[in-house]
Amino acid sequence: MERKEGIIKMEDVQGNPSYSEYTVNNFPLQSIFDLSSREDEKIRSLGFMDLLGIQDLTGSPLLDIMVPSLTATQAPPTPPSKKIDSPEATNQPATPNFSSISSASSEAVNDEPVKADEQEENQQKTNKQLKPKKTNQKRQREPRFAFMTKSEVDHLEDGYRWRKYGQKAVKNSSFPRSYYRCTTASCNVKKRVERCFGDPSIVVTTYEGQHTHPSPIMPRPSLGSSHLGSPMSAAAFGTPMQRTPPHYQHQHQQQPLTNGLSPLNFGHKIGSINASFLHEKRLCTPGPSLLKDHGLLQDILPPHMLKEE
DNA sequence: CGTATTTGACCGGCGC
DNA sequence: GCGCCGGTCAAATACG
Repeated sequence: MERKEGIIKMEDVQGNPSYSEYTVNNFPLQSIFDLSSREDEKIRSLGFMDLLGIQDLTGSPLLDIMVPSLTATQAPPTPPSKKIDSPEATNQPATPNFSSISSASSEAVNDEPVKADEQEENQQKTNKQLKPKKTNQKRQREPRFAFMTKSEVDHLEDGYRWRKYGQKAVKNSSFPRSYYRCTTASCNVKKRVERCFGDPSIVVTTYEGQHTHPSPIMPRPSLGSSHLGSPMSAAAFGTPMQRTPPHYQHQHQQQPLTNGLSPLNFGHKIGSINASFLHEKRLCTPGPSLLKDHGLLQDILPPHMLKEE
């Protein structure tokens, strides 16, 4: 499968200098990945590594393999004095990893997962054949989590099987956005993949929904011990890095900017321990109306940053 | 031949 | 009301 690396054509950064700045130069990941507004301000002031419990990660073979330089040089320095004591932050569930870097979209405010949706859809499908999504309310969305990965390939191996169902050109970007859906029946997780127009080497992946099943791809035995100390080990559900076949790594050199954290774990955990966290996030996030049309940007940039531009 | 991808069309939401 | 845009569908195509 050919990658569309040929289209890499650094179009003008379209008035989003700060975007590339943030993602490439400064790398305040906590800012990028946490798009919830108020809370993310708190988190942002907290050291990213603190939130991540980075000691575990740095010791992880994952990082040794994938992001040796990243962890060392590009990880945002921990703010010296600023510490937060917000309940959410200190309460970061067993997986500090994702909580801090992933971003929960405020779009998803439906507490009931899929059931209601499915029922409605089934019901409406009888009426019309073509996507009868019309309900009393707006179309409800699943929680979304955006993260960025430095990778040559658009579609990262993450342990789950995805089927591409669409691709669209992105406004203000020369790179298309691809839409994937989990191939597992009854699993309605979707993800969007697009390249950062500021830095084509960065892939922005946005997951929507939660997996209702474990990763279909079994972890490599050799990596079984790589998660020591990590309550929600990546090995449990599969990370882009771990799932990545060795040849893949060599060829494409994936560099997860998320410091080796996979939102997939996150997504899968949503139903369990992270549920409360997500809920908190949602409660603390502004309504979608506050987020203007920034496309995926709104998933990865805190609202205040968007406003500033 | 079954499965995955491509791609143009379609739909709904939203701003003007 | 109209047009733009993001997201999805589904037929056609490619691939193993």
